Order: sequence, then C-alpha cells, then structure tokens
Amino acid sequence: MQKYTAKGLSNLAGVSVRTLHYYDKIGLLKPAIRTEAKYRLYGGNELLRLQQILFFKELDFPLKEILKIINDPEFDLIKALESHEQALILKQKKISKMLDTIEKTMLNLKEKKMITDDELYNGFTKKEVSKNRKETIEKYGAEALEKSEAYLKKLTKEQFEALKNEQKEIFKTLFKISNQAPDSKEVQLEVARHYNNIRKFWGTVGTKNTQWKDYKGLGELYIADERFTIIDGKAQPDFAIFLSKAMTYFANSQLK
Amino acid sequence: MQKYTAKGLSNLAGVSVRTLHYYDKIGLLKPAIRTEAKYRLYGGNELLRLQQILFFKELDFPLKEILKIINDPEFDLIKALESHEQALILKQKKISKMLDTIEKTMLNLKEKKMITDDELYNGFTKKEVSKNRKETIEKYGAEALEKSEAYLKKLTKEQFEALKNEQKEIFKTLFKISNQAPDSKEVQLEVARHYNNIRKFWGTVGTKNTQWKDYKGLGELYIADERFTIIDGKAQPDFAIFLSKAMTYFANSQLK
DNA sequence: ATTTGACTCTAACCTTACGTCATACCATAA
DNA sequence: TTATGGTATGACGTAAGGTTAGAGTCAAAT
Repeated sequence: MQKYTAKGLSNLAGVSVRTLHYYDKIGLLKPAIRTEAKYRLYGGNELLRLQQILFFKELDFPLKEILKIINDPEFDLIKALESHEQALILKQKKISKMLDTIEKTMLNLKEKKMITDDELYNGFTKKEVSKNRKETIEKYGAEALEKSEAYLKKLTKEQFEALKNEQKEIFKTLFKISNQAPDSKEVQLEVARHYNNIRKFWGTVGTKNTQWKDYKGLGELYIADERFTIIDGKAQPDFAIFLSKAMTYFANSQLK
Repeated sequence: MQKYTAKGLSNLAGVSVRTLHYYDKIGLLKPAIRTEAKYRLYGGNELLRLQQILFFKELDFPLKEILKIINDPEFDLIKALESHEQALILKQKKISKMLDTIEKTMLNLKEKKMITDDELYNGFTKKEVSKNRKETIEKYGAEALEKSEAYLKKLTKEQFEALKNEQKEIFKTLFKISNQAPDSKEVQLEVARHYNNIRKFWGTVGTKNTQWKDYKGLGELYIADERFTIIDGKAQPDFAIFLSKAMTYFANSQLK
C-alpha cells in the first residue's frame, strides 16, 4: 500500500500540513504509522478518511461533530444532516435579513445623498468655477480644496441645504461684528453657537478630534464656495476669510 | 446630561457588561468619564455611538471594520456596504450549495436505505421471529441482540443484500472445515478473507478499534439471523455459532 | 564526505469577540 | 452594620488552525 508523507497528503487533499498536525492532535486523523524519526506516514485509508472529513467540513460541520460522525457508526447521520440543514436555513434567513437592511440603508443614503459635481457648482458658470478653484488653490493649496470638496460630497442634500439656509441668522450676526478680531470674545461666543448648531449634522460619527478637524475644514469650505457666505444676496469673500479664521481659532482653542 | 452606569447602558442597549469592558479596552467605545472608584459612566453620546456599533455588528461587520467606519468620517460607507453585500451574497450562495448537497446526501441515504423491521424478518413468521429473538437473548443477552439489530438497521439494502449473497462461497469453504477448531490456522485464514471481503462495506467509517468490535458484532448477528448462514438451502445454526467464535477469535487476535 | 535545500518535528504564541470565573473593592438600603 | 448587588481587573477558555522558532532528517548534488 502506498504511503504519503505529510506534505504529500496535504498536496493530494488540498489541506495544510498544520491542519494534518492539528487533526492528529485532536484524534480526528492519525497517521497510519510514525517513522523512527517521528515522521507521519499516511496510507490509503487515511486519505479516504480525510476525504470524508473534508466532505463534512465543506458542509460547515464543526470538527467535534465530524469526529463523532465518522468514529461512531451508531451515530444517526440522517438526524445530524437534518438538524444541520435547519441551522443552515436559519443562517440563510438571517443573511437575507442583513442583505435587506443593507439594501435599505444604501437606498436611503443614495436617495438623500451625495451632491454631484454639477449640483455642487450650479449657479456658477464653468469659467467661474474654475477661476474660484484656481484662486482657492493659490491661496490655500490644492490639498485644502480637495479636502473641502471631499467633505462636501459626503454630505447629504439635506445637510447641504441646512448648511446653506439654517445658519443665515448666525452669519448675519457674525457679519455685523466682523470688524472685530476673529479671536475676540464676542466673535468666539457666536462661533461657539455656530459650532453647536452645525454639530448635530455630524451626529456621533467621528471622534471629537476628527470633528475639530472637520470644523476647520468647513471654514475652508466657506472660502472655497461663495454660496455659503451670501449675506443679503451678495457674496462676501472677505467675510468668508474672517469666518474661517474665527472658526480655526475656536477649534484650536477647544483642542486642548 | 444623563449618565449611565455600565449595567444601565448594558440594559438599555441589550449588551453584556463584559462587552462594554471589551469595547472600552479595544477603544471602540470609551466611557464618558470614570468615577473616583474607576466606575465607568456613559453619556448620551456614548449611547448613540453604541447603537451605531450594534447596527454594523448586526450586519456581521468585524469590530475592527466598525472601528474604522465610525472613527473615520472619510471612510466610504457606501463602498463598505457594497463590498459587505457582495460577501454576504457569496456566503448565501455557498450555503445554498451546502443545502443542496445535504438534500442529495439525504435522498441517497434514504433511498438505498434502512431496512425496516418487516424487511428484516421477512420470510419468517412472527412466531419464528420471536422464538429466534428469545433464544438469542437467552444465549447472548438482550444487549448483544439489540446491538446486532441496531447495526443491521443501519445497513443499506445494498449492503444487506451483499451480506446475504456475496459471501456464499467463503461460507461454503468455511462450512466444509467447520469441523476444525475455530482458532485453527486454516479457519483463521479463511476468516481473514471474509473480513477483508466485508470490510469494504464499512469504508473508512469508524476507527480500526470500532471496526473490530463491529466485526465481532457481526458474528453475533449471524447467530441471531438465520438467513445469513443458509448453506445450500438449509439454515445452519451450529455453523453460525462456530463462525461467530472464529470471527471473535480473529478480531481479538488482531486487536493487539 | 559533505553541503545544500527541502521537509519534518514539537512547542508556543496569535487570532475573534467575548463568557466565565476569581478576587477584591464600592454603594446603598434595612 | 451587614446584606445585597454592582463594579473593577486579570486570567483562562473557546475553534480551527496560521505563523514563527529551533532543531532534527532526508535525498541529491557537489
């Protein structure tokens, strides 16, 4: 009868040598003999037994169960298969539910979702857009703009509208006192209100640390996209810069 | 803001306290504060964060993945959901395959399958059957008979027919030399042939040890069921006893 | 005869997501 | 004041092996 070394059997059956060691240890598949040097040697019977093991393993039976099944001929195979079948059906149902949930979640996200590039810059001509981008890049670097846009695209439309509309009042108040220093007490107080107002859109996503970074990024976004700082119908780029400075100061002061 | 103690949050969210400890340790959910006595206290934010965690956990995301998702707002949630969806679909397909295989296996087993009590004793009148059983019990004990019958019922029809028919020749040879001692060399040689012949029906099921036990059980079966030892049309109960002895001797000698 | 290179052995630690003690500390009500 | 019950840390256990590490073995090539 032919003998297989560990590697040999491993190659034949497509399992790792470690697996054979393990099966040996737990008594699932002992080698036919051990050489003088303790080498495992398997014969044809062991190959067949291994194939049986792999059959049940394919069906996701735990090894302990497999051990029972092939060691104990008294074992009621049909019953085992039936109960295993039930378990698998349950698993399948659970997965179906999860798939449903994922489907719904994605639909939700996609529906309320992501502003397209077009939407992002609607109301501007392409020329204006590229000019705006160019200027922003010159002043703040390409990275800052990229981060701003990436952030913006992650907002839902809902959040985008909220950003544009819900804070008009705070912005008006801030605009009025924008002759003061960005780090003055009065300005900072109003910025704090702005922060609290906006924070709810982030929910609990992100650590506090990343939220401060986001908040600074939002300031840069205000500079990059004039629509946010339209006060009484007119864009106010200087105010956007003032605002960003005030926000950055606020975030930094909160960081420690 | 309201505070939750470990148990409190655990009750609210339906997770164990140990889970909270664990999430704390791996940095997935830190308590808002620790009291003087190191007690964990969670706030509303932590409750929300925990609910997010549980949402993804429900979808079978590993905790590491969840950590990334809710800590890094840059993380592409949709992509993550999509790839997870694919993984789940694959899982489902795999399970479907397994269910198929199980179905087929069970069909196979049931088709070729299990001898009914009727079949087991067809050809005998009920009286003869109960007499046979009674005698066997008297001679070998109830346990031996039960084991024999249990074994027999686990055979497929195919195997049952094989047992009845395929060994006629070996039996005839053995019958001829049944005047010798059961442990004589010549008898044992023939028994070895019988063993090798029959062993193929067991395949690789069972350890060698249990196979020897089975072989002895088979000997008792021959005594209990006269159909196996019909030589040239006549039942040979004495031969059955002789045979069983020879088989037992063979099995015992092989055991060491 | 020796040196490679490919294998082999055992032992031990690592992984996931906690459950389950063990031991000691803390808080509150009767 | 004690009984009761919550809390903390630490350590071990789970399933099925993966992954080194250190040491021994085998056959072929030099």
